[in-house]
Amino acid sequence: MKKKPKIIAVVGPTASGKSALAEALALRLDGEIVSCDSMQIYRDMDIGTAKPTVADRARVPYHLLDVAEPEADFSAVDYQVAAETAVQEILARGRLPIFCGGTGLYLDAFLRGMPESPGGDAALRERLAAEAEAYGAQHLHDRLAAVDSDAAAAIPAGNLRRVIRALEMYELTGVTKTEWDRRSREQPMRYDATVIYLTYTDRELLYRRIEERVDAMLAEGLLAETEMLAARGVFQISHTAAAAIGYKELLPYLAGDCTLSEATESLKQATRRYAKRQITWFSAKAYVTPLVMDRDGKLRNFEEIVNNALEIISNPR
RNA sequence: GCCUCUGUAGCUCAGUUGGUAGAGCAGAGGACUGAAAAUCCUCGUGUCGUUGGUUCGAUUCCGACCGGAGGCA
Repeated sequence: MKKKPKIIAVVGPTASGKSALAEALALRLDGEIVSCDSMQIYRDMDIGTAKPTVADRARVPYHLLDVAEPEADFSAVDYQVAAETAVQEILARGRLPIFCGGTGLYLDAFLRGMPESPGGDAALRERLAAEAEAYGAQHLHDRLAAVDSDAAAAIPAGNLRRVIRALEMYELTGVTKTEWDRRSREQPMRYDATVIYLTYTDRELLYRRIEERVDAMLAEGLLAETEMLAARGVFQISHTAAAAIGYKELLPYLAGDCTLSEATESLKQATRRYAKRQITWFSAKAYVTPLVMDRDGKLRNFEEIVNNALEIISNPR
């Protein structure tokens, strides 16, 4: 049996320090960085997504930044396909792919692959949403229960989006979501991945870093970036880019409906909540190796963290 | 100074015709397989301002006091 190619991934909540660590690892291990971030995918969304700068990209090659226009929609499978290509190119150069980002679903999609299940069908989704609107979310959930009781049991009726997705999969293929998931789970992992998960023992410290980052983004011109994207109509056209934290919270201020400090506070709050969801996601993953970033309420020495990461890489579990 | 209203969960407030109380927001925990920075689920004991009185029993009624808001010559 052929040996699986080795890859590294650095994951964790926003503002946990992924980028700096990934860069340090890339420099020491002759690596190239593959962004694993659902929003850095988009061109012209730079400040709000904390995208690596031109200077960053001059030090280490980056992939999967700026690969879509903000007006376009992008999905986990689009990511999987693009990441696969990037990784093959990096491996062909004899270098090490280092994933870096906080979009857990995208990393899962890449590691696992989900090639055959049906793609999203906008018209069908709209039809199903209209049905829920007319007859209630429970009605749609009942319909799902009739064809795929396992999925219905796992998805609350209130989670319309996932109820719709499950129905969509069945209506498009005649095969239930439960069955699609089972097939997907059977796929062998295609890579020998070491996934380093950055954690904080002191949640307050992470939250403080988040707040500092938000303030820095505003100082760098986040408002102007938001105005530019709004003028392009991005927030009306796109489903995915419009969901980015950082822009939608500033729109009420730009419309004159709240003060800048209120908008800033809601932006910080949204980011904290997002970080918590990322923590929940990664904490539940069996494939991660945690790396603690702080001690006594302070960030640990960076060299020490890099050395820990190198140890994890050379002695994978 | 007098009168009226008001003081209940971190915040904004309901409520108990007297049997020690519950929503929204905030916060916390969790789920997640083609929108994921999305979407969703679960979690509410707090000297009911303080202190006397009435009562079997008071956060609820009465008095005083202390905050807060408004009004009056």
